[in-house]
Parts: sequence; C-alpha cells; structure tokens
Amino acid sequence: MARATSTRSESSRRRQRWPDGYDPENTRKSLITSALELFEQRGFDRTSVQEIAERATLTKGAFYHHFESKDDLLRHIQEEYLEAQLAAIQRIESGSDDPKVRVAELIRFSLTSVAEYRAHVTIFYQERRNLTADLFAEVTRKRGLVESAFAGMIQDGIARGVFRSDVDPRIATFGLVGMCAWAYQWLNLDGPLSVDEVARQFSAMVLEGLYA
Amino acid sequence: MARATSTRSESSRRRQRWPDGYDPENTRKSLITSALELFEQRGFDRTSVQEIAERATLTKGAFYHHFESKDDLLRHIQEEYLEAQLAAIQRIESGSDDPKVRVAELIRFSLTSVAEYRAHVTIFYQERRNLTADLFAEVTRKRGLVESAFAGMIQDGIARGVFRSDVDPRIATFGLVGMCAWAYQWLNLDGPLSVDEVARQFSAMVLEGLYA
DNA sequence: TGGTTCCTTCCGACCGGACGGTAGCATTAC
DNA sequence: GTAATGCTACCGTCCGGTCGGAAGGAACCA
Repeated sequence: MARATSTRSESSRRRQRWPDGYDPENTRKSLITSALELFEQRGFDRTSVQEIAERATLTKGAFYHHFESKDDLLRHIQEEYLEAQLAAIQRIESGSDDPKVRVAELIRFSLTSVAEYRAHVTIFYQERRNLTADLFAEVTRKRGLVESAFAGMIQDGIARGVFRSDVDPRIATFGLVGMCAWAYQWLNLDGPLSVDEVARQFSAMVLEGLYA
Repeated sequence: MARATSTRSESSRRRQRWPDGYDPENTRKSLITSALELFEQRGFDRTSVQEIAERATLTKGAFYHHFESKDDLLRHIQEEYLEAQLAAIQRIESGSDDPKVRVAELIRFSLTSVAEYRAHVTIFYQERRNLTADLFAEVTRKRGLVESAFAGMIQDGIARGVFRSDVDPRIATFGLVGMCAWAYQWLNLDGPLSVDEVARQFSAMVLEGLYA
C-alpha cells in the first residue's frame, strides 16, 4: 500500500509566481533546516512540530501545509542523505579500480560526508526506528548498497591478491563502516586535524597496520 | 547536588522475609528486563511505563514503587553497563603490558561486552540524550575513562616503538572504539563466526593491516 | 494465642499537560 | 473564481506521575 509521496506543495506542478524573489520553497527548506537542528540536538521524539515551526518563525499550520506528517519530514531527511551517499559511491566506482585506492577513497568520502551532513547522519542512525516498517526496510536496503560497495572492493582486493585472504570481507567491511560512521560522534571540523588528514590516518591504520 | 541512589527498595535495609522463595527483588529485576527489551526494540521515548509494567505482568503502581521515575530506570541501566566496562578495563590493565597484546585484548573485550550486554549497549548509545544534564556529564566522564584506556595503550605502544608514530593516538582510538562499538548494529551470536574470531580479524586488520 | 501496629509490596483510579493532527478562514496571485 | 500559502483555534489521545488504600508478613505485647 505504498502511497506515493504527496504533500500539497510537492504535487503542485503548476507553480505560482511570487514577487520580490519570495519563494515558498524557501519556507519548506527553512522547516527542514529547523528540524535538522532540533532532531540532532534533542532527538525526533523530544522535538515537537510546534517547536520546528516556531524555530522557522512559522506555525504548525504552515508545517502541515508543507508536510503530510512529522514522519513524512523524517523520511525526507533520511532520503536526502541516502541519495547523497549513493551518488558518491557511484562516483568512486567509476574512478580508479585499484583496491587500495578505492578503499582509501571510500574512507575519505565517508568521513567527508559525515562532516558535511553531520545532522543528517546523526538523525539517520539514531532515528531509524521511528520510520514505518516498510520505509525502514527501504532505507535499510539502500544502506545495504553502501555496505555492499565496501565489501565488494575488499573482496576484489583479496581476489587480486592485494589484500590478505585470512580476513572475511564482510567483517572487514563492518569494521571500516563502523570506524567511519562512528566519526559522527566526535569528528570536529574546528579541531587541529582536517578531515583529509583523519582519512589518511584511518587508511594507513587499516591498510598497513599499526606496527612500526 | 549529586543525590544518592535512593529508590524505596534500595533503602530498605531491614528486609522482610517472604515465603516460598518469593523475593521482591525479582520483581525489580523483571521490570528491568522488561524495560531492556522494550527500550532496545522501540527506544526510550516510544516505550511507556505502562508497557514496561504490563510486560512484567505488573502495574504502574508497582513500577513507581521500585523506581523513582522512568529516568531513574534508564540511569540504572546505563550505570549497570558502565560498571561492567570499567571493571573489565581494570582487568586488562592488570594483565600483560605488551601494547599489541593489550590492544588485542581490548578489542576482544569490547566485542564480548557488546555480545553480552547487547540491549544495554544499544540503549547506552541511543538514549544518552534522555539523561539529565548532570547525569549525562557523569556518564560521559566514565565513558571517557574507557576511551582513555584505549588511547593510553596506543600511546604507550608508540613511545616504545612498537607502533608507528605517524598515527595520532586519539584518532587511532576513535577508529578502534568505533569499529567495536558499531558491532552492536550487526554482531550476530548465531552467525558462523564466533566473537573471538571476529576479534582476531579486527586485531589483525588494525595491527598488521589489510595488505597481503 | 490473639490483637495491634508497622512496614513492604502492589493495585487502580485519577490528574494535568503536552503533542500530533484537523478545520476553517484570511490573503494573495493567477 | 481557483489554487497556493499560512494562521488560529481546537480536538482526542496518550503519558508520566500521584494518591489512597488493600493484602499480608513481622514484631511486639499480653
């Protein structure tokens, strides 16, 4: 019974023109931004629709004009992030096919996306439970694609003899994904180390090991 | 203003004797077990006190006899897990002082505790936000001790020349902690690989690297 | 042995407030 | 007129927490 995405503004194909550069789409965006900040800080359940609207200097009425429900907004945020992830994966897969370059790129990309989409990532991992069952399944499926990309690259490296064969590609993948995903808990853009530098160190650790 | 732990049953020093092996402490435990299961599945906010009580075939009244509040129960669960963590850290620190053995032990221990305390771990990471500010600070402090243990061991390894010096110990720590912590999302006790085997592979990857 | 009192454990009815969502209306542009 | 946008007022529900009391053992006294 997967009903199509249909908020009132999404279904409005014939758009009205507004004067003075005003665009209702900005209203929508400001609601999303407001929600991103609040969900990240307080969590989905502890944030009321009222608060989201107020932070965007609007009212609940406006919110429900742009979104079907609170869940609908969450879904939108999750999908926004997943689309960015999948797009990046494809970019990497169309680049170098050297396993070690690919793994390093994947680490770098993962950390970069954590830095760029910090709120999205936090919400993505913490609030998946709040999605409806079928939506959760869909999100998990897409998330699986990202992990498969990791696993495929490692598997490929093993097959070509670049990586050691006594490590299960799935386990290595979980380790890599975990290392990178966890960064949303600590990665500090204002810290002394750049994202690229952190990525370099992660790559060094995983590829060459900690031994001197 | 750190008020001492004081639910009614904890403060009752002179215990009543009950016939037939009945012990009200079991009631308390069954409430905790019930909450662990529900919090893990649905999250703290989506679980009502009513549901917790009902799952233990009790009522809200009984719940509020054993716990001060819903938050009090969450605090109890968090502390239960942290105590176990800190105890294990001390055990490791009193063992071998070889950096590579210690790191391997720490990985093994982290994964084991994820397997053993699965619900606790899930709740710990997902529901920290729901603690009061000062309690959150306390939990974060204790959690910091665990991470310091990791960092100290790596630092020590670098100082002794066992580990490479171009990797920041803090970054390496975050990587290691992330790898292990993330396991709560996928580690499967019924899967083909034992926890020890997963730990071995993680250690191999981090210490020796993926290269063949 | 029976009576009284106290304490622990648990029940069930209830309260106040917050929250998601709805309905109707005003405004503005086409 | 019609459609999009946004506001105000309102509704029903659920939830954390409280309160008074019932059941029954323990402890003391006679």
